[in-house]
Amino acid sequence: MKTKNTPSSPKALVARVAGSGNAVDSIARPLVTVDVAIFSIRDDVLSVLLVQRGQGPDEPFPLRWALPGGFVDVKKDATIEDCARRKLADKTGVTTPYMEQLGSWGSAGRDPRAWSVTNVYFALIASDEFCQIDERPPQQWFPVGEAIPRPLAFDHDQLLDAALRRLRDKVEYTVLPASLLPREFTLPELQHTFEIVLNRQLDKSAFRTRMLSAKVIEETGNFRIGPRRPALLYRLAEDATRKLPATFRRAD
Amino acid sequence: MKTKNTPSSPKALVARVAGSGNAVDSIARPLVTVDVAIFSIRDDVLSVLLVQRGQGPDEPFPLRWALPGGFVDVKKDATIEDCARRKLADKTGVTTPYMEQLGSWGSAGRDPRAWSVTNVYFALIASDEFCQIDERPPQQWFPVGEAIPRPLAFDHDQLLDAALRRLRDKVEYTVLPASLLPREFTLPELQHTFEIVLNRQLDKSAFRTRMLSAKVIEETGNFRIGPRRPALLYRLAEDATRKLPATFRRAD
DNA sequence: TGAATAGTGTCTTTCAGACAGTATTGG
DNA sequence: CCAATACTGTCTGAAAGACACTATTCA
Repeated sequence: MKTKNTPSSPKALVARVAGSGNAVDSIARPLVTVDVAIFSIRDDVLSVLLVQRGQGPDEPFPLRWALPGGFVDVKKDATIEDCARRKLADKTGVTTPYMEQLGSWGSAGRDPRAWSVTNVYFALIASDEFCQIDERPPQQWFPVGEAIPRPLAFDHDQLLDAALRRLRDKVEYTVLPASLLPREFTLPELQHTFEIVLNRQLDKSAFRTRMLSAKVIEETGNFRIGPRRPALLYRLAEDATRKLPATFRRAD
Repeated sequence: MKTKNTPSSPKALVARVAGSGNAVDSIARPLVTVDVAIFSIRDDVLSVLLVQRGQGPDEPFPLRWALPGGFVDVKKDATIEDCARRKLADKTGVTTPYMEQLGSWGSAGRDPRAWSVTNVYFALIASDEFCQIDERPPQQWFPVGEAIPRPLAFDHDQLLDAALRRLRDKVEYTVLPASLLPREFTLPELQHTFEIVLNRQLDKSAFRTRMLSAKVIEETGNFRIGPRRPALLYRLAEDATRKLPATFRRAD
């Protein structure tokens, strides 16, 4: 585990001085970062928030677009999840969205500056909240699909693809898309959100039965008043992470 | 993103000297490790491989049991997955088991020595291969459940629980348990493995239909010869990661 | 009252589970 | 033939999808 440098070699010596003198200080440490794939629905299209990188002298991937993220700050952040929430709040001002970890990617080559590991999170924010989000450069929403300005910086093409796969997977057996809506929503709105993410039409009756029997949402008692018949408003239930009773029946 | 240390502060200065002088070198880096939750079936019980920690002067959690793992070696390892495979091969000699990433855990407090991030992998190895695995101390298989010598070192209780949850989740909709068997196996053997992991009996007929219609396994044409009627041998199909057509029907 | 959207009832199809049946081996 | 295990056929009940139906609002 320890490097082969003897204590008298310059590198090991310096590394020792830098820390408290324990064995762990003689080990070369990778860079540790966090990146966040933030999705929302914008103009009825699933979109992701990207940030354009600067073009300083030491800047890798100048002017390329990337998922928002940055180095873990061992002074500020208690956990990597805190770090992800900090990045998210910095970019969007939203502090309590749906967020889960996607995984970590680490290799010698993914960052030209050094061996680095990134811890990737996946966030959904309500479409009524992104309106308040600054979109002035270098930050911008991109509809997923052809519009993504690939190639992204680092290995972010790969990270974004993994995030999309996770979202589309989980739509099949969870109420995840509800987190793309305001806290209160109608069943037709929820169905519409599912249809956008799944990219196919769903049957109204089957959808309602499925959602209500799973008890993942509950009535608020309020109504959405519109130009036509008002619709009951629902919110996510306590245990909204519960799996739905079955997947949407697959086509043959 | 950069630390608040001025270039003249001792710590920043030393850190600069240690590296190439780029901006990234002035950032305090967390420790980066990899841990692997290795499962196998031993005497018809799902078991996990644990390693007992030493008791040197700087050793955290002396004599506690832990998931096998260790520091990423930026010289040896091209990726964190390579690192996990290296740890796995070191411990078991098995080089091509089922392996997937579970996620990463990072916080200020999880390692008393420093802010650290661990990248956790999840491995299944065939029960005919673990026989060849050294079990002399400090390495030992433990049946999951009461027999686990908790509390484990670091936050490994939490990591192990997450690994078990992942396994039990995926049993519901993938052929994962086939990776706990030799490369060729019979359908009754596969069913038995599912039953061990799920901890409940399954119906033979439904199980067979489910596995065969999903095309996740294929006949080898060979038979397992035993004391009674021979059974057809199967192997995992090319696309064995495909989801099964439905979950086992849940109880009411 | 009509248009539009919200929500329900009912029939059909599909498929997992129960369980009894048949098949194939060694002794 | 018997015991034991491998494998199959048939029925049933549960639930998803199709789709027509009713309900409630505004104009």
